[in-house]
Amino acid sequence: MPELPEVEAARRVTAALAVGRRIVDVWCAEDPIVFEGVPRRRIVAALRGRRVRAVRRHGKHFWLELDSRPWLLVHFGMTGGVHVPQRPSVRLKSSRGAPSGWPPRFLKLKLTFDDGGELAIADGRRLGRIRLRHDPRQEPPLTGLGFDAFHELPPPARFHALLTVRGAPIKALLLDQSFAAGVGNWIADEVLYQARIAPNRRARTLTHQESARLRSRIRSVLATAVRTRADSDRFPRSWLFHHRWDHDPLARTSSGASLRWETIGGRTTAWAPSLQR
DNA sequence: CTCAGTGTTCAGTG
DNA sequence: TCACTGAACACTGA
Repeated sequence: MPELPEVEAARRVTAALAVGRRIVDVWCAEDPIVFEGVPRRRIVAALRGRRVRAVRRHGKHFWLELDSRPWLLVHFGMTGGVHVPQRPSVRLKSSRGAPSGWPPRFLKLKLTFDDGGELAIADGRRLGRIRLRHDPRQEPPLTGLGFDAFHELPPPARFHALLTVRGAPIKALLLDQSFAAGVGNWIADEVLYQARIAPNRRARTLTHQESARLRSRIRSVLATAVRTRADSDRFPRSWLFHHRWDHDPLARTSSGASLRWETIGGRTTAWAPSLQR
């Protein structure tokens, strides 16, 4: 379930395992979609023998800073994730119930480090991308991204100004990665629910009060989701999150509001019309 | 068998 | 040209 919190959790797992270590072995799938046509030998050549200096994230992308370039840039798409042997780590909601074996199903890349540690990246539906970049922050696709929704949330006045020059429904704007990088479908719904703003409101109609509320909810939802390592069982029971998945027409939020599902911004949107204006 | 899906891209529209 | 919309992408699993 790779929105910003899941990618941050993956970043931390990767960093704990890899930073300071040397990559001694690489297994790479032959997959022209996920690797965008880059032959496996070039991936292997870029990684084998390198030492990992750091693991960084912006929005839903993360990358390994190596002791020589190019570096490894990863995006999980809808179903990608990192896996480590044995202990369950960052897992996808779509893999609920399925035992995560080792090596994981749909394996795309596996790194072995000089201390014996192993890290796998898998992606069942192949909408993820694994790329080599000389300087990720200075090249596409990162150059097309807006502020990181967790680390770079603009101050209230600036946030309001950014919102109110846009005519799209606020839900669609929140999903736009060139506006705020890292917000995905459930987080957009969650922050709008908590801020009591209807998802179909045009961004430019938001008042200062509403944009301030929205901003603070983006901050708090992301902080909580990151703190729990994106473990949704530990999200507060008051969150819309726990009610949005089964499209039960009788579903009620913790405050008793009934829910509605409709397509806004091209995605299924769950919201509470009686609470969100 | 059908269809939704936590994401991004791109063609088409106004 | 710009902002925005919706289909397409690829595949699994319900």
